[in-house]
Amino acid sequence: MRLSRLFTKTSKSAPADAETANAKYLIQGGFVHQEMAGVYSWLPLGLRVLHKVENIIREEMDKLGAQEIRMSALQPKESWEITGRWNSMDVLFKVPSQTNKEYALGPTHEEIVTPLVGLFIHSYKDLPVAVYQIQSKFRDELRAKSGVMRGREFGMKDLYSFHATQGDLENFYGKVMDVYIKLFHRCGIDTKVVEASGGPFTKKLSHEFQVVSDAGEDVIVICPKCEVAQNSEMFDPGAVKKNCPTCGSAYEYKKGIEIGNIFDLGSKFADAFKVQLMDEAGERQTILMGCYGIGTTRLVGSIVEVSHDERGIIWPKSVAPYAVHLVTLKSKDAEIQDRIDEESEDLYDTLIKEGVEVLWDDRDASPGEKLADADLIGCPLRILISEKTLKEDSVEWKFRGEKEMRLVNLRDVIEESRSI
RNA sequence: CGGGCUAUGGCGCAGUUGGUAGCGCGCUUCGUUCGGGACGAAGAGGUCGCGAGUUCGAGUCUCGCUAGCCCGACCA
Repeated sequence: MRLSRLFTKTSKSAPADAETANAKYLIQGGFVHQEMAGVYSWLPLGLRVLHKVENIIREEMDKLGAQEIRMSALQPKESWEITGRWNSMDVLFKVPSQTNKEYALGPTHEEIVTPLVGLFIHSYKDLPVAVYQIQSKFRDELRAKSGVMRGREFGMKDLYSFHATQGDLENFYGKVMDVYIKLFHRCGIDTKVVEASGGPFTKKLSHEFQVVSDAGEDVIVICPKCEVAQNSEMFDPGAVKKNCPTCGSAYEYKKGIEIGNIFDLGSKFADAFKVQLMDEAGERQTILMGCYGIGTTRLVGSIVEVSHDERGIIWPKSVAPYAVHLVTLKSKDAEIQDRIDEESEDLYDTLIKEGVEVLWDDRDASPGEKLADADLIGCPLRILISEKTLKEDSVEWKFRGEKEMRLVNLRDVIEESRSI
């Protein structure tokens, strides 16, 4: 992509009311645009990042054997009445229609997925089944905040699993836990697995995946030795423990961003929708369900929170909008300028042919502006061509997360780029 | 939903005791620049969030509303 053609622009000043790093840099860099409190449009650079995150999740879900579907965002009121959540879920957006009907705007999809899967599942032989989707969810939060972290419309992956036995469910639940840790790691994020209360939702198993960050809303309790963590909401305020019961170490209290949450739903939803199956003995059996969510847009925000400096974002390679930010600096010497143009264009074309994702700053802008934008946008590798570097028949090679730069000979650039 | 702050050009801001709106960035044109957000010159761009009220006169004062941000509560 040529930066001169990218319709979004970076901004020299961040929005005054952006306090969190994710809001500041995502907006300043032109990754997202805020439409309303808690509602964002995703622009070309931001959407590329979001797609990469989604594709990592997709790969891991597929490896788990889950099947991707896409469910409706508009949902029938009747289904929400069946589970009793039409009135009990306060964040539910209720959408009126011209015909005096009302719809729910999906904050989650149990009400859709349960009867949907039930339509096709009749025998224990059909199980287990796992389906997932990645799409927008809507929650009428009383207070949207912290940029992309808590929105009223946001991206989410949700996975639902269906099992004939508790043992099978727990086995799958454990697998998802491992996959989640791996998947977040692939996105450049370390998570703490935290035991959580399922709230009014379920009294059974529930775990959260927390990113330790001051931008977080939750307080998690971590034992530094055994790596055991709990959400502080689990603690009865009158009975806060100071030390880990297992090893005696003093607990650490840290703020965390919840980017994933998994639940053992039991038979709650299957019962509500009367989804049953025939077991080996020819008896009707209840189906057990698990659900496993990841906030995709929040995950992008979390990456920014844990990976930035005072100049901008430092994207992990796996989710960066482009792998390479190619910067061309001008020369006052016309002859040298011709060579700079030629080598830049050539390098840009060749890198693309090699399958390298390149953002080329071909603008007629000052060096300062170009370098500042490269830092703000935060692609992992900056390749710079200028009069100086061409004197050495080289380009400057600098990784966003590192201070040092080095020269790479023009004829070695392609070879070197294979290793990024 | 309670409390607080804010609302002036695309963005960031100033605007005094009320007198009819200005700066920086960005944008357009021309010229000079070119390794950490260059400079000069000439331009374009604003019903001052919305609605009432007070006043000869309101960006400025009063009331109402709306929106955004922050704290809290809430967060299947």
